[in-house]
Amino acid sequence: MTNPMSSAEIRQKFLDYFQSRQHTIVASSSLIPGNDPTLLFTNAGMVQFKDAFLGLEKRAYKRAATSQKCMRVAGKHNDLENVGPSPRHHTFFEMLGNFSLGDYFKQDACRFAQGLLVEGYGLDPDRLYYTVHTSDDEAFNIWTDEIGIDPRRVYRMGDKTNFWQMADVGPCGPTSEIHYDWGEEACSCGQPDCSVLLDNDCDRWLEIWNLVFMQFNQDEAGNRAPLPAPGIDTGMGLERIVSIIQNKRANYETDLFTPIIERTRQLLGHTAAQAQQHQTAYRVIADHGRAVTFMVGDGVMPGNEGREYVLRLILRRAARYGRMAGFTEPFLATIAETVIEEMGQHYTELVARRQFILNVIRQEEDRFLRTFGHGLNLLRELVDSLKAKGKTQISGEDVFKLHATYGFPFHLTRDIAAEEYGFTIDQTGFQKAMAQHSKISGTGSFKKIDESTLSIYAHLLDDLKAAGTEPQYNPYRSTGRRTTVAAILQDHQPVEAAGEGLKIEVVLADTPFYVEAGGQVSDTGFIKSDGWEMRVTGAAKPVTGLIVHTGQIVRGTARPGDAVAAEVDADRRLNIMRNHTATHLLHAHLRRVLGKHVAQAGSLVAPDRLRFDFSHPDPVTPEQLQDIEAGINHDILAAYPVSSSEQNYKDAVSGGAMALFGEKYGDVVRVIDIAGGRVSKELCGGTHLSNIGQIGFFFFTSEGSVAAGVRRVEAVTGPTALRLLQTRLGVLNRAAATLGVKSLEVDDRLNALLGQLHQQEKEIKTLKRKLARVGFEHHLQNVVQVRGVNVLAAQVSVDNMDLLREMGDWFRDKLGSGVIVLGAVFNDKPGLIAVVTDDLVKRGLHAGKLVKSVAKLVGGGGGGRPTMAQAGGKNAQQLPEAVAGVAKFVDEALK
RNA sequence: GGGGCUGUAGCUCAGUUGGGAGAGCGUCGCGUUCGCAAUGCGAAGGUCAGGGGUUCGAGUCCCCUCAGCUCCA
Repeated sequence: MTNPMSSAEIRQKFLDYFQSRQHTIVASSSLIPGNDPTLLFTNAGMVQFKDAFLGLEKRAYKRAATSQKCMRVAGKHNDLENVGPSPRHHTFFEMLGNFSLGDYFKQDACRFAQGLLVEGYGLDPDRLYYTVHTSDDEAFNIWTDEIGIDPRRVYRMGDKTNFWQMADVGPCGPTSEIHYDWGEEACSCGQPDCSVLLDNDCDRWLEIWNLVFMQFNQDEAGNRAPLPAPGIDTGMGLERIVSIIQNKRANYETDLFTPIIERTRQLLGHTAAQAQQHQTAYRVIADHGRAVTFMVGDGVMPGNEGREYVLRLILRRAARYGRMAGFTEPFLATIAETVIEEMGQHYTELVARRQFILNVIRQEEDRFLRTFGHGLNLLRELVDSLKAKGKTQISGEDVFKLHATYGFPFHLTRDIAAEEYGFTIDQTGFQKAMAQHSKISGTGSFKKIDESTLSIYAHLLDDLKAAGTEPQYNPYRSTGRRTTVAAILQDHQPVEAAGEGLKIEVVLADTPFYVEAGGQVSDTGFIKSDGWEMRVTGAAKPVTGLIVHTGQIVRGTARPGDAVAAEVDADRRLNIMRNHTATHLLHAHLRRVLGKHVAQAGSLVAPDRLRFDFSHPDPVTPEQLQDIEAGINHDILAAYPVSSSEQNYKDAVSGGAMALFGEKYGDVVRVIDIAGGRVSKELCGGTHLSNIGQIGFFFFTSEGSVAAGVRRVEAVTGPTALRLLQTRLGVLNRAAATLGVKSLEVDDRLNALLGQLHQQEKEIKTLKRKLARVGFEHHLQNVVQVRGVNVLAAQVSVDNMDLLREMGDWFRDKLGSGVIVLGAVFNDKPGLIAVVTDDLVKRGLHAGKLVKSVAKLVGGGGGGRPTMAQAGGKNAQQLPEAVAGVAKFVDEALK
């Protein structure tokens, strides 16, 4: 028997098969969906074609095939807790798919699938079963009559399994699935009539390929109309087809996972039998290791919300299982290394980002180990206090608190409590607390964009296209344009006229306004016609291909069809361009000074400032910032030219242009280079200067952190930088004049003055203490006897509470036994302290009670310990009277 | 989006009905030593995250803001 194909060969064969059938091989898109804010992760091959299927985006081909990176974490089909125990559940997986964008339909889709499975991969046709939708006679006939499948192997099934729709509104259609039969011995359901038709998750049947026939368009009312150009969307899980071809019942036994599992075993020094004992942990590590490597590779950073939280959750789950299997040191970066070695050949971004990926994973695992150590301490303290009460069970609330507040997972608490302390935990109490927490915090939800509003814009675009007036977008050519009004909307509804004062949205046939993208903010300006004028305060792109200008009519009445002049605020735009080109320079110099691991993680380009987030593990030192700033200004002085060109994406990237994380690029991209590419070369859709000399100046205004491993710098350029410089020089010059030194000597002079001030403060303190000492000697004569007790009550002149307390100490030391009450006035308010020596406390005296009684006389209150107390009040004039009353209070207390 | 926790010296953290801002490590100085390690003595270093309130008095109690951690969506 020959060796079965490797997973890499199986993936390649799929792509080759469709390439030879006129499909364009398209690279996998990022795990972060570029065009769908409702989606946390790319979860199917069709995600990157969604706009094309909706007719919002034009592609250069009608047939495509991909091997797509996918993540499924939360959802009805996939609970994270299943991953590991289950042989087939994954978070990260690869989806093979072929797509027809209005080209071939059911017939070819079925033929291609059958051909690849049987002839290409050599599967036994007798093990294949098929499903079609109950209503889909066409598909049924294709399988049986045209392809020759025994009709008994083709099942008709309902909407639940064989009808697909993207959303309540939009393309939808019947599907057809191909299932694989592992054979009777694999049956787990035990039903005598076991078959695909039962749809009961029996282990005997494995769904391998889902063919979606995009046939209808469903409207708001639920009516389905045939699509003018039906399409095909198919998906076959790579992990599943590999498991069949390599004849492994668990995906983890295929060569997609065995290198990772083997590496884990080596790191742990386990025998095969030991590894088998910890099978679940091994599988969790293998699955999650892949997931975190790819997620970080696509620019996701660990955090505490959204997809960033998912990354943290998965990474920590892997670290947790790793500890259970025996790891005591961080290990996930090593696992990631193996993943990169195994998958890097096809997914080259992993290799390109290798160091970054390993750094981020190592940091996050370290962070987890810290949290973990903290949790261990808390657990130990908890157990100690429970032991003292003679208990041997930890309450559900406490377990939950460890989980929800300190991130110490339930399973760890349970295992460690049992193994190390012999404690049990109240599991039902925990689950109750957990359910309560979900209920309380689940009231918030992800913001969802309004699908129905979006469809209005989509329809508007369709109408404009149908009328042959597809809006043009070219913000690069100039900042003014003679054009016409294509549509006017008010409250997202098209209108035929809009009068003065109204806030509206305007669509133009052609626009010079830049729409916010890549961090660069939208332009502002005016739209002017003979009879009316609109102030444009923003621009947006609600759907691909449609740009709306938002603002207010300041004069006249606007109507669709009017001839207008669109004018961008050119000064503002120029400043934006300064900041954008400067951002590219900044990126290049950050990489020069800090290293090649620096990658853009976010950016804001506004008229008055620029903000740049990038991956870097440590704070940027002042020296490094100075180096970067100097390099940038040096380049600006060299006045290098900037040029832009449109290129094919692949050519641009292979030519050395930097592409960014998570950005969705079309096939044709703009490349911005500075100094002919010697300084910088980046893919960018923004607007740029023609020469970097126009930037003028570049100065950092701040450096800081936004998330673990991500730094943020802010900077200014051009006129803003000039103003900043002038303001600061002004302050410096005034300070120098005040100090009477040259501006370069200001810091030395200030240090000297501060030193002097410090010296003098100490001296004053010493002198005040000496003065108080004189007062102390004087007041020693005023000690009186009350029922045989030394009592001293006096008003002294000190100006703070500390000295007053110190005087109290002196008296106590001197008298050995006695009661001291001292009062003083500072800040126009009376302050009091009372001291009672230990032996007199036993006789019933209490400094707190005493001082409280005295303080009442000055309109205040007080308290403290039995031996030492203090008080304050409002009426300084009454202080002598209050002090005089002390002897009486002591007398009463001693009765 | 919501719940819980945390924010005190450069770092790790104590701080008890509200009444002297602390420890350990680190830094600096002096001593023992040929030098290092080690060690003894001493010193510097704090807007107690920020703002407001209650109080005679707030690190401590209440409210708001910011930041970090954590869980749920």
